[in-house]
Amino acid sequence: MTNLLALLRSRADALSKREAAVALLVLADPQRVLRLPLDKLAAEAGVSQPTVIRFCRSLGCDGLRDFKLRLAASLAGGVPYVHADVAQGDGALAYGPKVIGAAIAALHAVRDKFDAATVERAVELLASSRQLLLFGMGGSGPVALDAQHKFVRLDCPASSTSDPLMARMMVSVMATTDLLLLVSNTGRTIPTLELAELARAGGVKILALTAPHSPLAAAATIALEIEPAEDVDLYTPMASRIAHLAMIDVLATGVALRRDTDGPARLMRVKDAVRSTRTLDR
Amino acid sequence: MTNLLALLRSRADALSKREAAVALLVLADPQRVLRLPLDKLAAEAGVSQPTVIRFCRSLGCDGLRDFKLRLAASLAGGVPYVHADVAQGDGALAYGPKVIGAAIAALHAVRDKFDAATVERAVELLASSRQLLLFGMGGSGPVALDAQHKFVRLDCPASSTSDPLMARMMVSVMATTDLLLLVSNTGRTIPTLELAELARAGGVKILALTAPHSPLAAAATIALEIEPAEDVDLYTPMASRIAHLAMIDVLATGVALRRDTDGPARLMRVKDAVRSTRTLDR
DNA sequence: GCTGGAAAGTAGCTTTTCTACACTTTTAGG
DNA sequence: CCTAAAAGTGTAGAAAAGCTACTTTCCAGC
Repeated sequence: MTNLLALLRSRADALSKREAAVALLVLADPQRVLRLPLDKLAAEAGVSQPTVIRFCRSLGCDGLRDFKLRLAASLAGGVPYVHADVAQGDGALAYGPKVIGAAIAALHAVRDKFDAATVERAVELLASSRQLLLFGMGGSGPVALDAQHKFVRLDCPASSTSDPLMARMMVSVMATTDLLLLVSNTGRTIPTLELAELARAGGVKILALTAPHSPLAAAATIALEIEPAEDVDLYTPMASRIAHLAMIDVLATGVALRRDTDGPARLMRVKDAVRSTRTLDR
Repeated sequence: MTNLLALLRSRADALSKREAAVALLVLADPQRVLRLPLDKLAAEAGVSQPTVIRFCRSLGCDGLRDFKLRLAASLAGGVPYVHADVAQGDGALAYGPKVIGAAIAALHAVRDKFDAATVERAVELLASSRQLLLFGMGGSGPVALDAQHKFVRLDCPASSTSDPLMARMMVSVMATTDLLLLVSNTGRTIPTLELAELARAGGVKILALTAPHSPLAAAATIALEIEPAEDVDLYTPMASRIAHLAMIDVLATGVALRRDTDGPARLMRVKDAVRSTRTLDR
C-alpha cells in the first residue's frame, strides 16, 4: 500500500487531460475532496461523474469509495514525515513535530524490515547465556546502558561499559557460555571492532546491533542490522539510535516471553523492589 | 485528530450494549469493516442498521462514511498499533512489530500533545545556561546519559549521573546560571525529588522531563510533560522512555538552531573529531 | 474528408446511507 | 410495586451517493 498522494504526483502525466483536472483538484486540497460527493467533485473539476470514477480506477482503486479511503490513509498524521528536514528559521512548532516525525519514520523502517528469524536466534542466544556484557561508545553508550537496565530486570546478569579498556578486561575473562552484545551505529568504530576480535579469539559469542554490511556485522555471531539514518540531516540527530533502542525492547520482550511460566511474576518482583523509592503524594 | 481506534478503546464502556457489539467487530478486524457496507456490517454485528450509525455518532463522527474515513486514517501504517498487546504464545514475527508499534504510538502521542511554547522556553533556558547537570535514575539513567552526549556535541558543558549522592554534591556547588535537567518517568522518584528541592534552595533552575501532574513537574521551573505509558502492558517496557529520548532530540535541535550562525560548523567539527575512531575498510 | 479508437459525457439504475417513527427496555420517583 | 419518563433498539422507506451502459465527441492516421 503506497502513499496515494505520492503515487498521484508521480503518475500525474500518465493521466488523460480531464483526469488530470481531477488530479489537480485532489492535490490542491485533499481534505476537502474527502468530504465532497461525486457530483460536486465532478462539478468542481469541470468534468463528468464517470470521468472522476475513471480517474480513481487509473490510480488502481476500485472506485471513488476506495479512493477516498486510501486518500484518508495517505493523509493520516496530518504532516507527512517524509522529507521534512529542519530548517534554520523553524520555531518549536515546526521543528518539534519534524524531529519526532523523523524518529517515527526510523521506527517504521525497522518494522518494515523486521527480520523475525534473526531476532528469534538472537533471543535464543540471549536467553541461554550465563551472563551478558554490553558495550557501546559515544551515542551507543546510552543504548548499551539501557539494555543493561532491561536485561537486569529480566534476571539476566548484565554489565555495561563504554570504556574500551574495561571492556577488554571483562571480555578476556568471559566464558564461552557468555555473550557480548555490541552496539555501534556505523559498525566501523575501531575499539568496538577490536573488542569483537578479542571475543572471537576467546570463543565468546557476539551479538551485534549495527549497520548492515559493516565490518562489525561481519564479525558478529549474529548481527541485527539497522540501516543508519544519520547524516541525512544535520539537525535531526540520532533517529537511528531510537531504532536501536526499539530493537533492544524487542529482544527484551522476546527473552521475557521465553521465560514464560514465571516471567510475569519475575517482572512484578522487580517492579515491587523499585516501588519503595517512589512517593505517592501528589 | 485523535486516533479513532484509541478513542474506541478508551470510550468502549461508555457505549450501550448493542453499540458495544459493533465496537467489538471493529476492533476485531478494522480493515474488514472498511470494505463492508452498512447492511452487512449490521448483520455481522447482530444489530440493526441505525444502531451502527448511532455507534458512529457516539464516537463523534458524522455518520458511517465519516467513520470509515477516520478509521482508514487511524489504520494508516499497516498494522493497527493500538490494542496490540504482546501475548504469551507470540513468536518474534508477532511481538516484534507489536513492541515497535507501541514505541511508534508513544511518539505519536508526544507529537499530538506537543507544546511548542513550553519547548521554546525550555530551549531558551538550556541555551542560556552556563552548564548543565543531567540526572535520572533507573530507566531514566540512560536518557540522562544520552542527553549529556547530545548537549556536549552542541558545545553545552554537560555532566550526567545516576548517583544521587554525586548529584547532590554537584548541585550544591552549582550557580544560579546553571541548569539542572531531571528525568523521571513517574515524577515520584524520591531521590530525584530531593535533588529538586536542593536545587530550588540554591536558586538553581530546574527543567523536568516527567509525567504531568507529578510532584516533580510541580517542583520544576519548567516541566516538559510526557504521559507515562507504562504498566499498561507488562511486556512492552518503557515505550515512554523512547518518548523522553525524542523530546531530548527536540530540545537539542532547538538549541542547535539557536546557535544558528555557526551551528552547522560546530556540529561538523564534533563529527570530525569522532571520525578518526572509525575504520573505512570493507 | 473518412475511419477507428480513445476519451468524455448523458441518463438511468443500483447500492448505500440515513431518517422518521414505533416499539421495547430500563430507570427514577412516588 | 406501579407509573412515567428516558434511553435504547428496530422497521421501513426516503434520500443520497456511486456506478454502468450506452452515446457522443475528439483526434490521429490513412
